[in-house]
Amino acid sequence: MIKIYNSLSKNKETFKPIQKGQVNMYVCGMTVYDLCHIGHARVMIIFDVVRRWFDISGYSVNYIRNITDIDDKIINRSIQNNETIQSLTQRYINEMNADAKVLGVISPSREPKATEHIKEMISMIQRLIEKQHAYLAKNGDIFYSVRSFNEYGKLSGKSIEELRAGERVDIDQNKHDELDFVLWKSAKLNEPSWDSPWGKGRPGWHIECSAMSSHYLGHHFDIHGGGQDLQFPHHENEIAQSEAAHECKMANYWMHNGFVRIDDEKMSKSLGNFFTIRTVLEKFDPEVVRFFILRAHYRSPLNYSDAHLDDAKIALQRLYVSIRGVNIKHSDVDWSHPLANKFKEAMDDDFNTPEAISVLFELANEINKNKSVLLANLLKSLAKTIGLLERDPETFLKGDIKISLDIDALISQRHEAKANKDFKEADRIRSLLLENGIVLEDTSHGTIWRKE
RNA sequence: GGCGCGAUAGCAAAAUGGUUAUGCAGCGGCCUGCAAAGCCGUAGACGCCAGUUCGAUUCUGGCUCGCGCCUCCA
Repeated sequence: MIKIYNSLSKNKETFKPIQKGQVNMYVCGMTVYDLCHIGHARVMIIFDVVRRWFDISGYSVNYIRNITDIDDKIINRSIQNNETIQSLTQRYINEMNADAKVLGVISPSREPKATEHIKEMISMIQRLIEKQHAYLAKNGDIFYSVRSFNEYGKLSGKSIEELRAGERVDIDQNKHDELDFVLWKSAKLNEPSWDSPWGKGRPGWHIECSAMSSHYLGHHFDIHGGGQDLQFPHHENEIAQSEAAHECKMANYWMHNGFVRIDDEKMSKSLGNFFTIRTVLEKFDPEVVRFFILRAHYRSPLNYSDAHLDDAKIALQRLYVSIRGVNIKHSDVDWSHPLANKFKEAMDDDFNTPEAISVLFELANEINKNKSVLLANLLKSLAKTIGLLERDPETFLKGDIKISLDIDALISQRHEAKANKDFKEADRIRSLLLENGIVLEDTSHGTIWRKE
């Protein structure tokens, strides 16, 4: 039994699929006008783990993560770059996929683009107009009438009376009500546009997710996820659109992951305090990044710093060291083992990866004591369920280190020096290697090395 | 101004109404020529004040501090 903290009810609930054995999940993905940062990595990795865990738990998972490829920021960036929107967005989609891949993120079932679903958006907007949840304003924009949906605010816990629209951003005078939000923007000069019953224009931000989720998953589906910053207004507006148009509940469970922070402040594009995945990967192994992210619970804030990544790196090394040299066969998890069960209980409890990872360390400790192949297999197979320890330990521990020294030759020189009791020379060689980032370990089977 | 979240040992981070989280760092051993890795042992914690309870880090209330949302944002 999997339990999920549902943002809608603010409670942990037992997951019950709409269709037996099936999970339909929609996650809000990226707006593709720049490289992804660590906050984006967190979303991708967390929902990757969620989908993996449902998969392992015997569900068939249909996982949709959209791509927003039309919006103000994209238009502005394309003008700034003197680059077509098509070329800009495709470039960043490629970059995003490259980042996802090295981070061990399995591709979603589908990654639909907003621009490929304009038709669905238009028909949904038409429906909202017919049902009098939306109206055509005098400037040609279509707005959603927030007060027409009496459950507005149920996700974010906000009440219409308490919202302070216009406090910091000027209110569009075309709106009938200051809380209304745009569904369709009439075309402006030199902006991309599509034909619609209301003339040329382009969609507002929120409508794409309502249109695409219902197109791929139906009006009513199991899980809708995304970053905490999307809870309001984006997800609240999605609910308003979808539920008003379809007259049924949109999603049963809403999952929101916490922010990545820098010095206790939210990492965000607008604050400019973000690190791109690309930058971080210059210094750290992608699996270290993944491990770092999964070592905190997905709903907690996660402070980013190099020191924390270093810490994660050392911890992950410990796991790899424990299975190094053990003859590992690829095997399925033996769920009858008590530690496997402990791992499962942690994961079933709202995807508690920190607790699950602590079980991996318990296993590592046992393996270090008795070199049990059985337990090494268990460790590796359990870690694999959350996308960790999938590489050969040697590959991870040695890395793609580039030095001009002949490591093996130096090791045998040192071996000879040791045999001659020339410890000064032996230590000189060891220091030389260490200066180059190579750590030696003398084992009963000879000397092995790893990168620092 | 409204709404919400959080405060755990030197750092990071979970669980839990009474019993070892876990990783790093520390201390003492073992191993080693010395290290490294590993093993064993050990110390160290639940922001403050009340209340409920036989017993609270865990539940309730208040306070303090931090963060987030109310605006584009994962």
